[in-house]
Amino acid sequence: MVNKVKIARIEKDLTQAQLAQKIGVTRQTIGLIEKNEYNPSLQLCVAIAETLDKTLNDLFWEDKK
Amino acid sequence: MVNKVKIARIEKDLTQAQLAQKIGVTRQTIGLIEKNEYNPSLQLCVAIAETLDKTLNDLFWEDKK
DNA sequence: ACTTTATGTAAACTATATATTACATTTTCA
DNA sequence: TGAAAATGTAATATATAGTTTACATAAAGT
Repeated sequence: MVNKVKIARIEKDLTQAQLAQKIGVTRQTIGLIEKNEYNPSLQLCVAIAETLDKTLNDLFWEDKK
Repeated sequence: MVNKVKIARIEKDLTQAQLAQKIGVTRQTIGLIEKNEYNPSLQLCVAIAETLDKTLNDLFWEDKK
C-alpha cells in the first residue's frame, strides 16, 4: 500500500525536496519515510503533519480492530 | 502542564516500570518522555499509545488553532 | 520509624535517526 | 529524443534516542 505521507504530499503538490526544505530535513529523510524504511522521531512526524495540514493519526496511525 | 502519557498511564493504574516492561523499553525512557525531555521515535509512540488504549493524537498531538 | 515501591537523575555506552555527498535511475515535458 | 527535474540509493559521518548500572529521594504502607 502506498504511504500516507506520500499521498498527502502529492495532494499538496510538493516534491520530496520541497517538503524536506519546509521542514528542515533532507530529501533523503522524506524519501525513506515514504518507503517505510525509517522510524522517524515524533518531532519530525509532527512537523510533517503540520506542513501537510494533517494530524499524526491521519498520517501515522493504523486503526487496530 | 502534566504530560498526557503520564495521565493515561495513571488512568490505567500502571507504574513507569510496568508500562516500560509491556512496551520493551526501560523505565528511564518512560520517565524522560513524561518529563518532555525526549523526542521519542514513532514506533515507541505507537507502542505507548496502543498499550494505553489511546491514539497518537490523544497522547502526542497539540491542536493548532 | 522502618521497609517497600515508585520515581528522579547521572555517567558511560550502544544503536540508530538524520546529514552530507555523490551518483544512478526514473519521470516529465519541451 | 533529449535535457531537466524528481526520486532511488549507497557510503561515511554525526547527533541523539535509548540502554545499563547505580544511587538518591519521595511516597506509601506496616
